[in-house]
Amino acid sequence: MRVTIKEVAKLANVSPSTVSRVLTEHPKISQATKERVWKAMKELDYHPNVTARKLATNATKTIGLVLPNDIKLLAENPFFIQVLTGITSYAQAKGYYIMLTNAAAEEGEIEALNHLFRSNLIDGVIMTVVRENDQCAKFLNENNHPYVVIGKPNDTDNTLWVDNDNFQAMYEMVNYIIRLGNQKIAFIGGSSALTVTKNRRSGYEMALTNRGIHYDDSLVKSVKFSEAGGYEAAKTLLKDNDIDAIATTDDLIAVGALKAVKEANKDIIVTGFNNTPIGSYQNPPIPTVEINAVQLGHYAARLLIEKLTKVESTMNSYIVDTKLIKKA
Amino acid sequence: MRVTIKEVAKLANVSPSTVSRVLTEHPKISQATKERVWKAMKELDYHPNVTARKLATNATKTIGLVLPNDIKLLAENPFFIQVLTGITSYAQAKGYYIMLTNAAAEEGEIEALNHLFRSNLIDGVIMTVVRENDQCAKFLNENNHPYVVIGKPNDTDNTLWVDNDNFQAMYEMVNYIIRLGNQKIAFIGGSSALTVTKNRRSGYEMALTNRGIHYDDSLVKSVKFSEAGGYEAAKTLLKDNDIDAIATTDDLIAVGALKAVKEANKDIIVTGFNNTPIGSYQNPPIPTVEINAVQLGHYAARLLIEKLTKVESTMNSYIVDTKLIKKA
DNA sequence: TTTTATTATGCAAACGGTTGCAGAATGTGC
DNA sequence: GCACATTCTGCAACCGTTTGCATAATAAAA
Repeated sequence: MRVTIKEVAKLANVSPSTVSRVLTEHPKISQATKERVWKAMKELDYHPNVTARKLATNATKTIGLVLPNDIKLLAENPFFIQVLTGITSYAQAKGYYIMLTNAAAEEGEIEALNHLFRSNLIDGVIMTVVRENDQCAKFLNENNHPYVVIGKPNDTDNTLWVDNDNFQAMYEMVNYIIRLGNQKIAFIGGSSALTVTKNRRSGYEMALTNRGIHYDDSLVKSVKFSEAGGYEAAKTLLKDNDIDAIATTDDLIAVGALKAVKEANKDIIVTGFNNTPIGSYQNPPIPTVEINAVQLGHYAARLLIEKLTKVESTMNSYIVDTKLIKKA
Repeated sequence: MRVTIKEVAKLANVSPSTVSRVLTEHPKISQATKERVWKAMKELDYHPNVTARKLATNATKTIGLVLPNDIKLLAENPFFIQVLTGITSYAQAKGYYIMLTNAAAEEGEIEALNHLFRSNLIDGVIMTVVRENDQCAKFLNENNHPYVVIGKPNDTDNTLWVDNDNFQAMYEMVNYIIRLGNQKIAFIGGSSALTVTKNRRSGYEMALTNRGIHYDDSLVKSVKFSEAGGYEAAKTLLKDNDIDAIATTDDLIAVGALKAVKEANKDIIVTGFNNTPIGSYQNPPIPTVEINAVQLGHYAARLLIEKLTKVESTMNSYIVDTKLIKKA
């Protein structure tokens, strides 16, 4: 049989409401009563029924988490599990719970979100993937559901977000490549619909421009996020151009590109992003960018919880620093 | 304002209890009433308040998931996110929710579990890691909390579990090594406290014995689950013995061992386990075992949900097949 | 038509907390 | 000793469902 607030009340010789007030740290409960109640709670090993509390307060203290449906993406990229760990540990420390969903498709995602909110299962949600013109974000906005996205959205008004400094990271990487004596630098990015790709491409362009190097659109490729994508794009680039280096937006793409470079028997530097295990086993090693995904998760949870608890926070975004890993 | 069962009842001209019964598919509600209620629900876009339902039914329809606290382990191993995906998709399809926790340490884990159960947050839990003599399992047993473990426990009585066929997989792998013409085969496993290591070692031993090869304890090493662990163990093995092959319990360990082999300038076959991305980028390629982690998650969720819904299932475990990946 | 069995619905009490309001208990000033 | 402010606690309603029991409505039997 469950121990309820009533048992505790009886043992401590107070009313249930008093026990509840001790629980919620109501200011005007006398020290003596508090101690009596605490003692009773300990004696009975009382744990409040969170479900009942949720119903009474109309706050679930739960954060929803939507994982992308693409299992390969998830499995090959430590990013998600790191973000997830960051979120969970922060949220837990603040007394929030995490509810997990994975969606079948984008429409499925909206449906899932709608269900979670409308059924009173979550107070807010953290989205791990943003698309250009994201329907989910639109849905959340329209229905006034609190959310945080990981990855800077195009429209930053009224949106809470956290991100790496993608622009800056790629800017530094390309600068590094230039300092090594390279001029004709190609760029292979993932889907150009993703904001993350756009930002990294901008960093690439800015680095070139600032060093007086002409930006050439034909050196910029947008591919499927995979090894094969990198391989094909690099092959094309190598055939038509006499390039010195290839900057990519992910280690996986870089691995593919490096394969093409080796096959072409060229000695061209290829750089990656995200400092993945796969990347670090390449030969020659792939310079890359280390991102702090755990930190991203932390800040995402923090922004959301601050919003939910109406703490006035002037912040509506966090940018997490990256680190250039030169290897070699 | 939330739409509640009362609004629906009013609009459909029935009592709240009838609406509830339509919702829970009570057998004796007339077709006509059902349809009137459905129409009203649709018209008001009604979503039942799951929290209230939880309170009334005393069932949370929620499964807890405890992730190991070691973030490196999590990030380097696609295993966990795959299991997690498998669990989530199955559970979702069955109308169950997933609540995530990560624990600071083993004691922290017990505390976390206790809280989740005692606070009525979850109905059951899936453990992704089993230790020899696991305190968590003990706790769950003693308190009669439903759970499923991933990885075969030593004491299989009264325990629900799913696992790869680790014994069989290693048995086949070692057989494969022998067929390639090797006789003196070493074994490097992770912590010998883990059941998974024990099972794989047994498969190794059985394969040798069945082929009439003497089992030599000095060729069996137990190391920390890491590249460095594999490297050190292989170094020792190579120095003292004239071995033909090394079978390991994980690609990560295999990668380390392979490094030592190359440094020693030997041509010795090294095999891994788990078919990780890292492993597949080695040269020479590492034969490995592909495990179906998503499937493991599926079955884990299934066992737990069957237990929770008291479906009589003669099954109290599932063994998921593995696949030998020979490479080369 | 009346009685009886059957089916469909409503009433009201749970589930275990929270919280506005009222009032008891205590302390302060005269 | 009394009026008054202040601090603390209890009463009871409420959060949105489910469900045992009673009863109304309908059908079947007499």
